Amino acid sequence: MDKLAATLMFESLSSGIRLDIYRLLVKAGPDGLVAGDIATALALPPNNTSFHLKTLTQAGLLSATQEGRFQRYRANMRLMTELIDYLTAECCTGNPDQCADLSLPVSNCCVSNETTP
Amino acid sequence: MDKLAATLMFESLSSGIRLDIYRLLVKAGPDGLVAGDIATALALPPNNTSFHLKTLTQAGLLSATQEGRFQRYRANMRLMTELIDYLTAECCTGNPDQCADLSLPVSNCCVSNETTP
DNA sequence: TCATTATTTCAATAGTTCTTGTATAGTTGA
DNA sequence: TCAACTATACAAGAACTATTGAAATAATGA
Repeated sequence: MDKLAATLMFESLSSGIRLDIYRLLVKAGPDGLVAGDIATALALPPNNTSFHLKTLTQAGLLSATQEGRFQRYRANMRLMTELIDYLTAECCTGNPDQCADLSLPVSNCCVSNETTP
Repeated sequence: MDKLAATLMFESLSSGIRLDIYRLLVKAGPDGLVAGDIATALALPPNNTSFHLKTLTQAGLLSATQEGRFQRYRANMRLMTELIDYLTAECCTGNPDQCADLSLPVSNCCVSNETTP
């Protein structure tokens, strides 16, 4: 994870529409969704949906595969974890005690399926 | 964590300069840094530094406290963990097996001080 | 008080992004 | 082959963001 890749990912997620798309695909899991279903689910015009899907894909947050005339998109969860790792790298260097109370809740994913309050 | 807050945070981190500032402050830990030190460390003009610090603070990623004529900034780590939680909420709903191999590396923070490869 | 230092604010400009409409490419099935 | 469907590409205009220089605010110390 380098700085350029990280800024690309953040820029991608800085749009409400793209954030909706990404979270929809995280929720959809490994099966992903085809472009038309995404557009329908979020009530977006197809060309605008395509625009945002392209942005997310170029940032690496989504992967796309062709299925006949459909285009299936999936969230790249692994890249997300790398981004998080990049952000928190060298956290409190030399002073682990000082931020030990953070109790990072991230690993809730796939441990509990309840949404956090 | 609502959508507006999340997009604000992502928008803040989508600039290379602001990403540098944030990571510098994560590394600095609870002591934070004053604005001038941040500008010096990143070789930025003071007014531009102020511009980006304001953006990060408005997004909630930084907190600012006055110290005489200095302004001290600190990273808000807890908000970051909330953002991550928001992103991965309902991950693979109903299919926990399918993404169980993610082995989220986030909790590296404050467990190991080594930078990840 | 007055000069100095630290930081922020404001205005102007250049560059970028988002949305919409239109057109195009590729796939499917009759 | 032809028509219908899925999805993307392109262009134009409005709206937004980043950078810079100049000025303002506020605290410190001689």
